[in-house]
Amino acid sequence: MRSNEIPMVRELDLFAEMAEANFDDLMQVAYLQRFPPQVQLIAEGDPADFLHLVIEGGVELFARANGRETSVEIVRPVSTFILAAALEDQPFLMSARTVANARILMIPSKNVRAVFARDADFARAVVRELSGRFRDVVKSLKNHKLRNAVERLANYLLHEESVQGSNGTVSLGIDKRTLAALLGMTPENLSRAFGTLKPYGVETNGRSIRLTNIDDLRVLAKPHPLIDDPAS
Amino acid sequence: MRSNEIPMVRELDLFAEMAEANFDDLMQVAYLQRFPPQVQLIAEGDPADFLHLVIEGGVELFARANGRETSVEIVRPVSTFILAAALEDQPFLMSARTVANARILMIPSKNVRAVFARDADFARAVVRELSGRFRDVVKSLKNHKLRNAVERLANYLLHEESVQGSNGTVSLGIDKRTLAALLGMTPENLSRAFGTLKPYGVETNGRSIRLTNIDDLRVLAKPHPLIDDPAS
DNA sequence: TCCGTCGCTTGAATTATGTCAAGCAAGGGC
DNA sequence: GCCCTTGCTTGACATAATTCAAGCGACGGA
Repeated sequence: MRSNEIPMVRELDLFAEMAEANFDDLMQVAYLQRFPPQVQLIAEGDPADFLHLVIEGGVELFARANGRETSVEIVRPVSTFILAAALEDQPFLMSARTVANARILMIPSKNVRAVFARDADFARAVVRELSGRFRDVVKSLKNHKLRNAVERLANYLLHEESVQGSNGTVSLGIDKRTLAALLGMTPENLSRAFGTLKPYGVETNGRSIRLTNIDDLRVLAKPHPLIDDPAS
Repeated sequence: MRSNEIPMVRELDLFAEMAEANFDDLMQVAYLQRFPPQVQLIAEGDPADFLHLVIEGGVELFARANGRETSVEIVRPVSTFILAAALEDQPFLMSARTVANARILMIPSKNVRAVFARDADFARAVVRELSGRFRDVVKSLKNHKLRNAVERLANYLLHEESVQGSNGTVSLGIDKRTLAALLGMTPENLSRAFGTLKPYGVETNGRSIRLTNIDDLRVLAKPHPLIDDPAS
């Protein structure tokens, strides 16, 4: 790992408060790997031997059943994934693949558990992280059960626009096929949903989107703090 | 709380390993309340001042948006709910109402957090519980994104049959309207889904269901360990 | 440059699901 | 016993979403 990247990891909520010695322990057994796009890192059902952190690029968490496939989440730098499985030494519920050139930091699960046991600050942070992730999934479930496809797309765009600097543009960091899976619909239906949103000022140009009428879009989307706000 | 019930709470995974003194502390500030059916205990958005435990009866966690309403989970004795919100002092993401005569134990969140800070065994158990809940919600999300309504119902019935003793019968502990919300469909659609499953040996009689052809039902449902197994 | 691939879009048809309205059976209150 | 409410079912229809097939445009390799 490059020397300027250790501080980035250290600044993560999960690691910021822990004792220096324990952090160093984790970093010493961790190793960093580089992957091209579309490489599958883990498969659902595999044992969770490592806690993963996305340092650069992005990772798609997805799952298969019945011959169907869906995306659950896109993990962006710098953050962790599959913390729950790693802590409990259980099989992954989701597969993971890179969505771009990516660098992934892997920390053996047993070391994470060991530090958890002896560092109360880290334990506190683990609970904070886990609770946050739990709440994220609950929000996603509500999103899917309470909204139709067009509403999910509209809210996704509003959310991204806000995260990406509120300048009226959104850059999808993923292809539309993946976005469709993330939003729980087919690629064809995503195309049509974009068409439906055109009168609400949604202009698409490949992976970059312009929102020229956010007020109207918001009226249609009806964003809800307990589904869309990252903080709550 | 009746004297024979404290041990039941003590035996919960969440409390089993902690120091006696800390458990006693929690029980002393806890209080037990009795509620009739269909009483709303908490509303989404409210601050999470108490950790709740279902001692008797059942609690439905549900959420509203856009004028729609959906169920997320039915919590049965003896287990906790809204642990994540209570630990992080955040607003509830879901509302809760009783589905039967119920007795609920409420422990002030700040006491839970205090004991978490000083009892490592309890902290460990909290993480185990949180991880388990996280995985449950991920499974539910996969269930909804990868299956259609009939498949969700079929898998629900198979799962309940197995939990309830594998004797070919299922007793829905909730009305069909609530079951429909839990499975993410309308009551009308649930009725039709039961109709669709009739050729697969699903006989309904009010709230009690008989499964007379579990093999065929399983072929249709295609249960998946990483969605349906409680253990994994 | 040409040609193929790939990602995306579009159209037409089908299926899944929701909505609205009516009906029916069981149970409680009177 | 009667009536009303409640929970559920059924039918007819409307909307949402998927599927299958074709087409389009950008890009890269030969």
